[in-house]
Amino acid sequence: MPELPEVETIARGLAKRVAGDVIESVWLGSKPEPFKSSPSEIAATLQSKKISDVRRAGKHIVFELAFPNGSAHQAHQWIVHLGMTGSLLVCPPEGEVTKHTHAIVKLSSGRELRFVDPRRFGRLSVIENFEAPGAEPLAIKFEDFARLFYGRKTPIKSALLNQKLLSGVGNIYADEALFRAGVRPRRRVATLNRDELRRLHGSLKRVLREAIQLGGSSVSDYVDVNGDEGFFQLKHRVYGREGKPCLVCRTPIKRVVIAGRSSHYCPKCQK
DNA sequence: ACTATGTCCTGCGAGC
DNA sequence: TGCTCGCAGGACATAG
Repeated sequence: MPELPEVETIARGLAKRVAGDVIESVWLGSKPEPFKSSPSEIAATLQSKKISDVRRAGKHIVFELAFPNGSAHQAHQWIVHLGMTGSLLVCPPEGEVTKHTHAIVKLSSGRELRFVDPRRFGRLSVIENFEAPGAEPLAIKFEDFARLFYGRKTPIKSALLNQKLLSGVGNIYADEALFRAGVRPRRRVATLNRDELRRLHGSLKRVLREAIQLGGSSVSDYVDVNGDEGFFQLKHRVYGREGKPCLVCRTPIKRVVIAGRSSHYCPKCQK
């Protein structure tokens, strides 16, 4: 499931491969539409625009669009959210169009950008000035991080997943950051002391940076723009390891459900 | 203003 | 072997 490191990997791959390219035509398929903006608005906005840059904002991929005639002002952004199983692939046009392909963007270089999403939780939209709702986890300073959680009663796991607080953290990296910080996922936010918050702030950044370096975690269907898998799943210490021995103390890893999400932790290492 | 829970969607794997 | 069933979860709606 694409979270911040996977989306970052995809955005970097796209920036490398399609930045500077011009959109020649747009095909949008599917009956119940996985689109936040109307298909006609998306197609009209993308048509004949140059992709000047591709970047990540939270879990969103942001395509910066420009007028190919060199007009200085920005001409909207194309926003792609991959949901759980969405992928953006750069394909040669003769490549077979697989099941669950919901959008095909033809580029003037001859390549195609395809949005494929079996579970259809992904969303496409166009907007003028996109801003992710929450703070950027890799940039946030400790004092701002601590302030996000001030006075909240919800479990820390839920707070980490709340995109209005932090933009980009999902189930895997929330569990991994909490393990590295030695904090149990069920702990109520307001009960975390300053030292615990400091450890969490640091471990979250470290785990996200390390995952980006390894190209993200390939569990479920995640692949990058070239169809390659990431390697951070090999570094998971708790996620998906229920019943297996903790890599630090050998205690079996526990799994509980918090906010409808499976949450993994070591009952000895995490307090 | 928060917090908690249900819903969407499809593929896959466990279990019989 | 072949079937059914339940689970996976990001974001949003709705209820409390």
